[in-house]
Amino acid sequence: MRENVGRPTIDDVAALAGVSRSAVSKVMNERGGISAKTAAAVREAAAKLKWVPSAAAVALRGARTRSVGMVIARSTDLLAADPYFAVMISGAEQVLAPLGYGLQLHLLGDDPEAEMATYRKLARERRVDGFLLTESRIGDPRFALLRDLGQQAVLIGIPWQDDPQPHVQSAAPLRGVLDTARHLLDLGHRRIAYVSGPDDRVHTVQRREAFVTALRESGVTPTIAGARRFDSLEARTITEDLLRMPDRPTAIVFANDMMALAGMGAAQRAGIDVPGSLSVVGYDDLPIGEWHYPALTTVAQDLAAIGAAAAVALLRLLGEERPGQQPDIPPTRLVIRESTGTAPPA
Amino acid sequence: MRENVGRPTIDDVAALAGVSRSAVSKVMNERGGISAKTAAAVREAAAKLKWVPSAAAVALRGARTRSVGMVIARSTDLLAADPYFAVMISGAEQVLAPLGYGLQLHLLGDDPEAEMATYRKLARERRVDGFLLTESRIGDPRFALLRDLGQQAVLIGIPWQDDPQPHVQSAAPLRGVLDTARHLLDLGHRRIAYVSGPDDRVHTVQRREAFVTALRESGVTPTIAGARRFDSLEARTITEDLLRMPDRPTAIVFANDMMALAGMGAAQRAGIDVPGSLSVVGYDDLPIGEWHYPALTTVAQDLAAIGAAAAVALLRLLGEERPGQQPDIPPTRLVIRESTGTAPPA
DNA sequence: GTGAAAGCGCTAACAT
DNA sequence: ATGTTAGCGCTTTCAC
Repeated sequence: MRENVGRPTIDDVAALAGVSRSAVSKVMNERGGISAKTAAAVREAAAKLKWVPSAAAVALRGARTRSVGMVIARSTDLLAADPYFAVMISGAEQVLAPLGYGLQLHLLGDDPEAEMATYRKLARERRVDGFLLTESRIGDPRFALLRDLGQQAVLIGIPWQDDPQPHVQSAAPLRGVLDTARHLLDLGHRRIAYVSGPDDRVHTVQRREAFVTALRESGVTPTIAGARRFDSLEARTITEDLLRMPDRPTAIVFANDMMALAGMGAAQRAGIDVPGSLSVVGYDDLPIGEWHYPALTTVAQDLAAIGAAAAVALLRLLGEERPGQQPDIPPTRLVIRESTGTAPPA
Repeated sequence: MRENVGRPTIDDVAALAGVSRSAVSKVMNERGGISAKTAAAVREAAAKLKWVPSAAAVALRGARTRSVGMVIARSTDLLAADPYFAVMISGAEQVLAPLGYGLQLHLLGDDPEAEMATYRKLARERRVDGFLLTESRIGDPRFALLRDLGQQAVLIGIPWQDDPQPHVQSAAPLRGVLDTARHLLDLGHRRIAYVSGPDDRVHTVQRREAFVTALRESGVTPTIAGARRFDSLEARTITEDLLRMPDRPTAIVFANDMMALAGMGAAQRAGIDVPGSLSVVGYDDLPIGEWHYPALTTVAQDLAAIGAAAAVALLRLLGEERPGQQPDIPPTRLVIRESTGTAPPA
C-alpha cells in the first residue's frame, strides 16, 4: 500500500467536477451522452488532478491490459551481435504508444521450454492482450500454443506451411536475394557459395531456395554451407573451409551481415582481397556494414516498417478502431557497395 | 469480455479444493497458517486448473504490478548500430523472470519531452513498480521526476553530481580507460587522439578526463575530438580530419566500438595501415570487434552483469525478499587484439 | 443527460 | 486453522 499518497482516483475527479463517477468515465472514454458543459468540467478536473485511469483497474474491469507481449529466445551473444530486434521494436512502439499500448518484453536464452512457459505465464496472468512473434520457425509450436491460450498474435515473417496465423512480411521478401544472384552473375561470378543460417527458420530455407533456383536458371550451382546458428565463429570457420577448397568460390553470400562481416574478416586475414579476389554479400543492412572497409554489399529490409506493420495488425485483431493504416512494408532490396566486384579471371 | 472462457478464478480453485478463497490465497503466497493437508489439496487443485492469479487483480488489490519499466530514448539508427541494450536487458531478465517480474520496454526516439511523458504515464497508470534507468546524463532530469512521481528507480551508471539516486556500476569503471592509456604509452605512442561521445553523458566526461589525466602524468597531451552523437558518420569525419593533421595521431581511442570500427574503416579507406601506421581502440567489446580484420582492441564491460545487478537492486528497493545476492559487476578491462601496435617511427 | 449500483479477481483484516 | 467480508479503481448496465 505504498505511495498511494497523491494518487487521485476517478472519484476525486468526479467530486471536483461535481458529477458522478460514471460521467467521468463516459467523458474520458468518449462514449457520448454527456453535455458539452459537463464534459468540459470533467476534463478540467481530470487535468488539474493529473488523473490517469489505473491500468490495473481498467484491466480487471474490462479484460484489456493495453499491453502486448514479445518474447525473444536467443542466446546473449547472438543478441549482442545483432541489433535486429531493437529496430523492429522501435517501429512497433511508434504504433503502440499513441494508442496507449505498452510492450512487455522477455529476452530469454535459447531455451524452447522456457519460451513456451513464458507465453503461458503471460497469457494466464492476463498480462498482455496479444503477442508479436518473430523469427518464424519450421514446425513452429507457438501458433498452436497461443491459439490454445486464446491469445491473439501476429507473426513477423512467413508462417510455416501456410498456417493461417496472421502475419506480416515485406512486399517482396525474396527480391533482395534474387537481385543478389543477378548481381553476382552480372559480375561474372560462377563459383558462388551460400552460407545459410540454421535450417529451423522458415526464411532461411526460403531465401536459400530462391537463391539456388535463381542461379540454376543460369546454369550455376552454388556451394551450400549451412551454419547451425547465426554465429560469427561459424561464419569464420565456414569461410576458411570454403577458401581452402581447390576451386574456391569467387563470391560468398551470407545469411546476415554479422556473418558476412566475420567471413570477410576471415578472408582478409587469410590475405584474400575483397572484392578483388572474393566478393561478399550480407543481409539486413546493419549500419556497421556501411562503415566497414570495404563497405558491405547487402540486402536491406525495413525493420522499423515491419515492426510497425505487425503492431497495426495486432491492434486490429484486438479490436482497436484507430490503429492507423496498415502500412506497406517496402520490398527487400540489394544495396550494392564495395564488397562485391568483378569476378577474378579464372 | 473476450476469452474469459476457460480462465479459472481463485474461487474455482477454492471450490475444487473444498476450501475458502483465502485459504487458496494463503497457500499460494506462502503466508503460512494452513495445514499441510489443506495446502496440498489447494496446490493440486490449482495445478489441475492451471490457475495463475490475474495480474490485474493482484495489482489492483495490492498496488504491486510485478513489472518494471525501462524507457530508452535513442534514435532508431543509433539503436540499430548498437546491441548494447539487448544484452543489458537480458541480464536484467535473468533476475526479474524467476521472481515473476516482467519488463515494460519503451523505445522512443531521441525526444526528451516524449521521454518524460512516458515516465509520467507509466507511473500514473501504475503500470510498473519501478524503473531501470540507463545512460546517466549531465543534469539528468529523470531523478527528480521519478521522485516526484513516487517511483523507485535504479540507475545504471554514475549519477550526476553525487545525486543520491540508487545506482549500480562496474567495480572499476575507469580501469579500462586507464589501461588503455598505459597500453598505448607502452607501445610508444605519443600523439594520441581521443574521440569522445556527446558531452551530456556522465560517463563520457568521466572517461575522457580519466584518460587525459593518465596520459598527462606521462607528459602526453591527447588531441580531444568530441562527437555530438554516438554516431558512425561523425566518427568517420572526425577520423578523416584527424588523419589530415600535420602531426597526425598514431593512435585514436573512440568512445565506443561502433565509432572505432567506423573510424578504422575510414583510415583503411585512406590507405592507412592499422595497426602499422595507426592504432585504434574502442569501448564495449561488441562481438563484431573480434571478427573484424584487424580485430579490435577495446574495453570490455559485462553488460549482462550490469543489467542483472540493476534488477537486483531495484527488486530490493521494491521490498522483494529474495532478489538474490547483489551480484558483483566485474571491472572494465582492456582486451588487446590486433588493432593496436607499436607506434610507427617518428 | 446523469447517477446509483454491481461487480471484475484478488488479498488481508477480522471472525470463528 | 479456516472462512467471511470488505474493498482496490474502474466500466457498464439500468434506473431516473
